[in-house]
Amino acid sequence: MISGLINEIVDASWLARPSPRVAPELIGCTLVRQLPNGEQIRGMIVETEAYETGDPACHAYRHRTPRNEVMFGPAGMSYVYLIYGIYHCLNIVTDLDGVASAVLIRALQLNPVSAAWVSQRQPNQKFSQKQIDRLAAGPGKLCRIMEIDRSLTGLFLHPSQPLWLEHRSVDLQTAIAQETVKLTQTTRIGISQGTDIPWRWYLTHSPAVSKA
DNA sequence: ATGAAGATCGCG
DNA sequence: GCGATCTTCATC
Repeated sequence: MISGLINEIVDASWLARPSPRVAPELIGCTLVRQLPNGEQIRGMIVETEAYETGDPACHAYRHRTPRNEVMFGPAGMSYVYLIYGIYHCLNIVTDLDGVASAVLIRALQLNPVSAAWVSQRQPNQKFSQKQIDRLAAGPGKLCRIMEIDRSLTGLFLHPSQPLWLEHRSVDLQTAIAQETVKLTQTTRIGISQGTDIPWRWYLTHSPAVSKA
């Protein structure tokens, strides 16, 4: 079937579950960024972390604030914040409306066409395959590559928007189900509280993961 | 008002 | 290991 060749769009209802359930299932999905000039940058998600209400590392642990407001809203929205005054980080809001939770997108394996396009933006610079693999290996790096900043927070992830998600290919879904391809589950990184909660997942052996 | 810390990254 | 760089939030 023709339709079988095209990955399905991730919709809000699929994301309306607890973030620790959604986070591992987002591994292998594709994040698509449509730039204002129409250019698309596509990357497969290879690393995620879940954050939830009741979790001391979650931005919404204490109160509802202007920054974390969108995390309390319905699933399927973006939550983008600035960290260390320099980098942006992208989250996907999950769970029911009123429940603060989200999945941090920590690393992408760029699609080859996108990787070529991104590396050609820096003229006079030659990239090894290893460098290409690591172009989006980190939450701050992937936002820089995809030109994601706080102006993109609170938007509904959908192909009519500058950002959306597509499900795993059938082949990858099969490989993960049969454990030909595996996921690693471990503790989250870069935080000082909730360090023992194992809510980080990544594609085992992927060269594009931020930290193996 | 003021200050401390932060879901990072690249350099040495 | 450290610094860059600036927003956010808690406290004064």
